[in-house]
Amino acid sequence: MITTKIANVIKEIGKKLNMELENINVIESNRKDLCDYQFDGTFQLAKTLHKSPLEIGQMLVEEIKKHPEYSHLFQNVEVIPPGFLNFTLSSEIINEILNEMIQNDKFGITLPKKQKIFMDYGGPNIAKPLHVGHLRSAIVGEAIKRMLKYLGHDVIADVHLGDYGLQIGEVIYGLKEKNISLEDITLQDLETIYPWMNERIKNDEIVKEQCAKITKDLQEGQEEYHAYFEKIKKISGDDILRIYKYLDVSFDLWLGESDAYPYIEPLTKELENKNLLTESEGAKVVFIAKESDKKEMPPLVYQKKNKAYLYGTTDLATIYDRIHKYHPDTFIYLTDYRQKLHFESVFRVCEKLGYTKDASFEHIGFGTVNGKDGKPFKTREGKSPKLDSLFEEVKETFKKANEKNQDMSEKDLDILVNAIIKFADLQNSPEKDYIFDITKFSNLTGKTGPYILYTYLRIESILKKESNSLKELNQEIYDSIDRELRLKIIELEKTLNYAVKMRSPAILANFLYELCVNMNAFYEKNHINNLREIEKKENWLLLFQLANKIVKEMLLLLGIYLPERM
RNA sequence: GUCUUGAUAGCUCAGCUGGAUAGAGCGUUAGCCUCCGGAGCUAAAGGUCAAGAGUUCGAAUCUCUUUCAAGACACCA
Repeated sequence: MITTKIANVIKEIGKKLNMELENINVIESNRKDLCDYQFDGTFQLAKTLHKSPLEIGQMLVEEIKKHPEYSHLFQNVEVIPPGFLNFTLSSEIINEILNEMIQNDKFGITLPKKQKIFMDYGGPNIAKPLHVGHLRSAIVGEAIKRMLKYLGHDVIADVHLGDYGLQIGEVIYGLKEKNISLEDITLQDLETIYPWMNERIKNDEIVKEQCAKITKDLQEGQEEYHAYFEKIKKISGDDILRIYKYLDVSFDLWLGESDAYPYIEPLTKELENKNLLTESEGAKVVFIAKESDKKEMPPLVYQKKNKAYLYGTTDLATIYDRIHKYHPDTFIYLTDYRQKLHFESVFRVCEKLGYTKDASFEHIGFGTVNGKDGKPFKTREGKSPKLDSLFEEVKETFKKANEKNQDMSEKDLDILVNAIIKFADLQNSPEKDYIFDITKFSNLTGKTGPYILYTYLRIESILKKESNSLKELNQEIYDSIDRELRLKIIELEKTLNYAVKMRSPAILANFLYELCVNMNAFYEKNHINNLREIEKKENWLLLFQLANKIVKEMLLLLGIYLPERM
């Protein structure tokens, strides 16, 4: 990376001048009119060296200019009061980096040490159909998975269906009360029964107890309930699968809470052997409070008074299974942030079990998708928009936006719908709530999916008109827009690494948008196809080939594909 | 009550591992089609970064206090 290269030069100089430079942080300039990269360490050094930052900067610059690599790396290095060190890159080094990106797989990005990562996202509840609230976990999770895989990690994704908790007991109770026989259950029934039952058990303790009993009996293998459970899982699962397929969200494991059941027994033994299970108020719990805690930390309830198990139990049993079967280095969970405390509890039990010695556990909590009033959609009121209608509406909006869109193939339209929804979603920080507004997804201009796709297609159409045999860029940069584009491209590695580190596809999405802005500005000002200067033309074509390849591969990481035409 | 998040342009949001002049999109205003696809491009207007204090050479970013909002707090998930 170029920042590392600059940092290394500074480090060498620092040693030579006996300056104590630790953690040299070279950053992208925030004054692009002055330089490309900057180093602000002179301010920290001022104290220990008893010199002004400006003086220190001058000393550094003087030595940097003597460095054997100087003219190779830089066009200019200067210090500007009160002591900023400003670096302007040479065309030579910029093109050297670009050539490496052109010639190497994955743009020559240095891959990190390979990790085995277990990802748990999606997490749909089989008692109810998917709605807009489920969009984020699927989209963000899928993008994180793809980014991790791109960097060479071994990722195992599990959908982890919510399929064995009280909600199933509720639905079975409701189905039986309404005399809906096993064969006749429809998706429609599930859609209405869950919200209805949920509302009932709030006010009716007796019904709630009966639902809990059904849940417990189901967990213990009662045959009739199990048949219901299988049927519900099939109906709901098919629908979930259909939606995920549309969004191109996929999982290596299609398991759920119920699949963790066989591991509860060995896990219980392990907990008992380590003296971690305690009887409390009739339930079996694991105490997890620490002396250092500032807040109250309730114990994790492992088994209810009525002997039924809870989601903490199944989560732990799932971890037990994964640890023994796959030995992952990292566990990543994506859920609603309201489950933060739950996962903290689960991870604390893991710590007590000694699991955290070999694996790290991360919980990424994302915000709620709210209605226009800023309040979460309530599933039990059945009011949250269904994903199907969202897809349909976005598609209609897009078709209406332009006459030629009506001739687009169904496949391309679906690609567009995906691009619009995903890009709109990925722009927001995952951990914040956001207001769901269909008009947000109707916007097709500006910072949107279609803008990115449009840019790509326009560049493609320029590239298609020419044949280019050039394999390597020369050392020239032809104008300022050209230079900006090249500088943006070389930021890819840093950006992707940062996005993965922060588990934030939004960072990548934003980079992609900025790259497209640069590309747009470029082809608006510089025409390529009718260019007479052959060398310039070939270099620009090669540059655009690289840029478009980046757009294509990075879009893929976000789960966005490219249409034939639009 | 305790704890956790959050508050940035009219709207929706970036920026938060401290740096120079606060960034987009939408909306508003003014330009740009003899030339590779105008879902585009070039500009302008729009900000006491909730308020106050502190740390620092330097704070939207770190710390504390206050206000407002959302959320969690053992047998739901």
